[in-house]
Amino acid sequence: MPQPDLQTLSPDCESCPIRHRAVCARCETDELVRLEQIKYYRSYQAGQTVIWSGDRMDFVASVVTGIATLTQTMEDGRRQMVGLLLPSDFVGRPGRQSAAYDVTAATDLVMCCFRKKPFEELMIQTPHIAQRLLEMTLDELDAAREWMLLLGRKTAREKIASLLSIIARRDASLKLRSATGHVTFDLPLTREEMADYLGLTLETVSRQMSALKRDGVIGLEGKRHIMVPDFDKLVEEAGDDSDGGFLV
Amino acid sequence: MPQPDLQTLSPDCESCPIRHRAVCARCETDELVRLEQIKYYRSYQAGQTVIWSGDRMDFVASVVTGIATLTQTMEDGRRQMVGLLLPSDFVGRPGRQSAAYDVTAATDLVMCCFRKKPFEELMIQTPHIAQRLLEMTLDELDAAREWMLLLGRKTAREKIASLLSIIARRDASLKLRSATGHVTFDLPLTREEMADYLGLTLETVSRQMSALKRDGVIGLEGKRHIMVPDFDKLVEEAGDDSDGGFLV
DNA sequence: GCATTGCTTTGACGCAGATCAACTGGATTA
DNA sequence: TAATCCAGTTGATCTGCGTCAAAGCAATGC
Repeated sequence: MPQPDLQTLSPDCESCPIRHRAVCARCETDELVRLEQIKYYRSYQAGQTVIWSGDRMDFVASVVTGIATLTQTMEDGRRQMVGLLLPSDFVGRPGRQSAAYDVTAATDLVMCCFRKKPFEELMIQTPHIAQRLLEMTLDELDAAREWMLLLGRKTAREKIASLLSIIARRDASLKLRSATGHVTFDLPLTREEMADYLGLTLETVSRQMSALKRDGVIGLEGKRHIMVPDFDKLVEEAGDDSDGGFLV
Repeated sequence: MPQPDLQTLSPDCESCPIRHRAVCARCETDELVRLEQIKYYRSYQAGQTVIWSGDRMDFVASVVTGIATLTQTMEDGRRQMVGLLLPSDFVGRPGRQSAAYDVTAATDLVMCCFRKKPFEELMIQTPHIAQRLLEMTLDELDAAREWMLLLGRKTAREKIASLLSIIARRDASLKLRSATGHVTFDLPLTREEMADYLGLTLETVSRQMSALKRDGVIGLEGKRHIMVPDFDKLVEEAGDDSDGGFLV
């Protein structure tokens, strides 16, 4: 079982890839030093469970690389993803002792963890951390509400198109368009995970993916690699209030 | 057009009904004085729009009495409620200049408003406000995620039962059970608003309400007054992981 | 090479909830 | 006393998505 290589990650916050987007974004150098004292890295393989809902959770963490999911499960097994955690996103709630959701590594994952107690103390002393956490939480709340519109009112096709454009948009801010101007990316989720995200069954996801391909909205290469010839077309299929994004 | 009587509300924070649950909950007396300087009350009648999505919003506010809703609308008119604001809940986002959602008074409504600029300045100087706001935002995020499970995975009947138990539970923390031990409350929402909340049509809401009545899970007196003979039964119908609540 | 395993696709069919439409009952107005 | 209005109810019908079932396909192991 190969583990993501922790050695390639410098323990030095200043050179951390999420230095300017995570909870620590606003910290001054001296504040970073204190964070550095209570932090440690953990890595997980794709598919591994980071924590189970209800379990004791004595750390909070930032996603450094990879993608994690937050899911809720009903007694009879119905599952709904309630959060998709990308690099720099924060996991855990200060002041709460047990996890409220299942956290799972969707891809290989590295997290920067802080022991909860010291983190909470540090948060009281360092407004920069609390300020940034508030900002991030408000962003997450906005995302959750957009997602509610998707779950409550969009058709299966719109749901798929929405998910694809969200992932494409995010990737675009990291990677870039191909030379041809096409948007291109890899799906980090299985069909089942997509279904859990979208409140659908995996069969419906598969059918709608095929339909979007048939209609030329997307191209598929293998199961996971997506090409988008006309991004505006995809956004239109998503049924969103046009504009929406900041894809340059 | 009768307006809720602003005069009955003392401008004195210390005697405010939401003093210990709103953003100001943790404030010391001297901090309250500063808040008092930038606050003003506004009232709205049931049905009135507080603010439209996209509009400039130069205040933030707490709900003092009544209920407000947050809704998102798609171009073709599909609507989804994304937030239900009860007394002490906070509206608006510091650092954002335009409203992200339509805010509507579901009942007659009184809000305690703060001009945004001074509030933001005060927030920087008074960690107690930011701390409380973070806590409240995290609670809202949890509520949004529970709602996502409802929207994505629950049946119409479960959705209705969930909504009723949420309202009953909240009312129970304010009012109390009737002498007979039955839970009793008034619906603050129309069938259409319930539908917007639950991602259903109003016809389906109506049918499921009738079904729950027929099956003895709830009693209806008029359209809005609900009696719950067996609260556990209602919770069971909601499909929630049993426990869930703190109804004493 | 062949079997196994995990993920995905596709087909046939059924049903929960949407849609369209008629109607009820209480409140308000004339 | 009726006329209008509005929220809600109920019925008939339609349909998008779920369910159940069978294959396809790439990766892995023997």
